[in-house]
Amino acid sequence: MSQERYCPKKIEEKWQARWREQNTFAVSHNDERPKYYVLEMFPYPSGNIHMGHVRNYSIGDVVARARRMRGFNVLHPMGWDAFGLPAENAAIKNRTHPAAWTYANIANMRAQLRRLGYSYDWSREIATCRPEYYRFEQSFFLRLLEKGLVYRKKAPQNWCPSCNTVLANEQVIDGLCWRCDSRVEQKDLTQWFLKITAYGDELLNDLALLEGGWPERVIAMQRNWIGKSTGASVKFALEKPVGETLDIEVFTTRPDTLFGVTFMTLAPEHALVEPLVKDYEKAAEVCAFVERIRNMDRLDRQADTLDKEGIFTGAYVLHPFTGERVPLWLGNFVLADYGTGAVMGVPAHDQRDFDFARKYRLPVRVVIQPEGETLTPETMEAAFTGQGRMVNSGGFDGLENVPGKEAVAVFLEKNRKGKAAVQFRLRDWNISRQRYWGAPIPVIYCDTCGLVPEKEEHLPVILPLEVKTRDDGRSPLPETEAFVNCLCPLCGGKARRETDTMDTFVESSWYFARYTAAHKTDAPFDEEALRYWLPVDQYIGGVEHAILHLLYARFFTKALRDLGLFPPEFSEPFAHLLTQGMVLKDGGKMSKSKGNVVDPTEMIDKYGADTVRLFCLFAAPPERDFDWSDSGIEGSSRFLHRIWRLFIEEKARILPLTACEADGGDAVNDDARDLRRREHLTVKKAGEDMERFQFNTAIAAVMELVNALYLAREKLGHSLEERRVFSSAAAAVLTLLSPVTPHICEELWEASGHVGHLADIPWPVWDKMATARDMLTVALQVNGRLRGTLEIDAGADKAALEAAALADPAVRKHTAGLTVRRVIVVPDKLVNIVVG
RNA sequence: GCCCGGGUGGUGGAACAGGCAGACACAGGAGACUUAAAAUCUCCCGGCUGUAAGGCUGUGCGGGUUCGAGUCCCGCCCUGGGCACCA
Repeated sequence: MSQERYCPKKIEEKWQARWREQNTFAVSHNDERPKYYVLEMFPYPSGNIHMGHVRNYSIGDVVARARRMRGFNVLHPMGWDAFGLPAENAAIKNRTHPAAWTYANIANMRAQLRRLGYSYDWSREIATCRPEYYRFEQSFFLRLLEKGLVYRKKAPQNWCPSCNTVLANEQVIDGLCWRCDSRVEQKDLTQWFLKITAYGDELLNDLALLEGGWPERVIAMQRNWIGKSTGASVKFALEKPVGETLDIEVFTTRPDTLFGVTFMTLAPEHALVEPLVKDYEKAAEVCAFVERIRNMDRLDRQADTLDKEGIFTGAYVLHPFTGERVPLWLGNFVLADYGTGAVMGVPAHDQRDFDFARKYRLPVRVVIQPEGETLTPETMEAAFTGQGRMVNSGGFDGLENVPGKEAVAVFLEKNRKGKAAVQFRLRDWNISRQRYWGAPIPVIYCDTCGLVPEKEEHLPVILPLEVKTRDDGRSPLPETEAFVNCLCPLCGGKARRETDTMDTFVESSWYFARYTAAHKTDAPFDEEALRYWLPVDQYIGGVEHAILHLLYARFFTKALRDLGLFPPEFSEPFAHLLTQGMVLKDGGKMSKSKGNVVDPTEMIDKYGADTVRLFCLFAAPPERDFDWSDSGIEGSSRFLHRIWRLFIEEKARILPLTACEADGGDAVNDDARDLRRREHLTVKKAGEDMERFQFNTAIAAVMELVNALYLAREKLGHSLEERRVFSSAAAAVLTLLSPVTPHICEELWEASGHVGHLADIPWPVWDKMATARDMLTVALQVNGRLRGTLEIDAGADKAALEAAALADPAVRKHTAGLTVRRVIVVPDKLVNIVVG
């Protein structure tokens, strides 16, 4: 023993140095052992590790280390999501360069992670801001462009005025920027899009593959976000065609109510509005309405308190089946960017249409009648949206409305008035960012040839580091002549480069695959390595990425597969997902402004990394939020000191045994047998709990074993047999706890006389025989109420249990004078006597 | 409105397949050791009642199923999250 007092700093430095020198956690392809890929979401190098990181990475490390001990070939890499806006903002503030700031932060945070003793294979470290990384991303972009999965389009976009850039739909949370909480505006811009909608169906259907592996709520959130609706598209002919346009198409989920249409509503932004009302005598009024709605704040307009408002356009469309004239209205509730921006109005069977019809005195026509009731338009107080039979619906009368949906869709198609259709809420992913610190989009604009993709062999298009950073946050790229001016790859003439960069979520959409061949230079991946390592077996990160990153990475996996870059059978990147909860302080999120930040490095200085890791895992189950407690971490520290003292004080007794090594020979007395039984039960419980990610109860089980060891050292003698039992149980404590608190466990392992790393010891195997008891405590109930307990031989048969229970004095007190009606015996558990 | 969670002591949380509710900790209380403090050790710790043994009660609320319910079923309440005038 090198020291008598537990001094975390010293031993943590020692073991971190050893793991590093001996490359303990470096991993390579090995067909002799099953592979296991455990990955935590990589951090943005913001400057310092926070407690959320510690929790996330400590969970991952326990999984990685425990799996490694169980014989898996474990890939556990770490890297940096290094592009992004904070670097630019910090650079402006601190008069430095985003690259300098980022690399300095990476160095600092890497050192902080090393101090926590995580079992990363650091040789695979990546940083997404390096050209060696993003060059492949540019290559993907070109290949997706070629495949038509990237396109450029001018459309109203989410613009964050504070970040000076556009945002994808997924990055707008409640109308606010996901990063800075500024109110997002709409701005017409020409942007690059990834066609994630082409994978809408697959992204939705493949969620089924993730069931059991992903938390249900994450699956539900993705399903909601994709938002698939099934129904039909229907064409309503314009009474007076507008130029080439002969009809207006609508999407409906209720084709069975088609005969109940009494009006149609267009979004005020609909392209046909202007030409439609041109000759209408009240055109000015309509235009004023459109103008008013257009100028409304998008958030206000989407609020559910908004009054439904509309105005008649003077125009009519014709019902596809009846030919009836249907008045064409504008409505403030119709969204221009969902469906076709036009909705058929069925007031009898849609609440919103009902309210609208009542307000503007439009007719209500019932076309679905519920069983045992007759709806009349005059007396209805709300729309009827339930099931029933179709009426007033021509040839469909009498049909149940549910099969009616399909019947109408078929009929529509036959008559070329529409067809069965689906609609998604999911929008294509806008990846253009008007910022500097990102991967350049590799396209060129030539005056002669137009838009020209950069040539693959010219990649990477390097983000120039020599730029004049601007104080207003705007990208300096458009003014960086050396970057912008280039030659057209087609004609060789003068041309300009695209100056937008890619959304940083593009980098994080494929990094997990890059780790499998992190240093390959001629290709992004190595096929053999991909096939060996992917998918990620266990992914761990915050639930805030339930939609954002996790949806993009799923999409990217499918897209890369279709580009032939991933094997064809790959469709999902993360087989199992654990979403860990937040670390709170005083019930709220830690933040500088609130002054409630708990700094991990301070905690490591004070208690040591093992204590910090232990507390993060012990405080709560991983998926739940937990409130940081200053006295709680004291308790974790106390526990480690207690283990340390046990090994110091019992040094003379402890032999270099491994867990579960002592046998239960005849020489062993009852106390020793009892300790051995507890040891095996703890190995069982802690092992099972860790596999289920119930680290808190696994640790609690080890705590119980430590308590048992403290008691046992009083009771047990110093015979070789007793020393062996004691040593085996002590070894179990170190082995079971080593994934959680590796440094102290390694140190005490070594101090116990072992040679080699505890990390290389196989996970112990418990023996069922060792857990058996001679005597059991059985609960005694009378009418389901606990009245006593009974010590009885294990394996006593039902009759013996019943007899013993009936004879028990505590039981007799409650059965006296009553008739025993029934006796329920659960062997080894309880006896319940039913009296009455 | 639709879809997911959650509700257990003073606190964090246990109870894995319906079988002794509150493991393991934190906080608190009492004691031991100590000149003293820290550290450590021992004991107590849901509520009501009782000198005690014990009794009654208790897992958001109300019902139900069962010999037996924190756990299963029905109906509510509260709460966190996602989606939402989505046609």
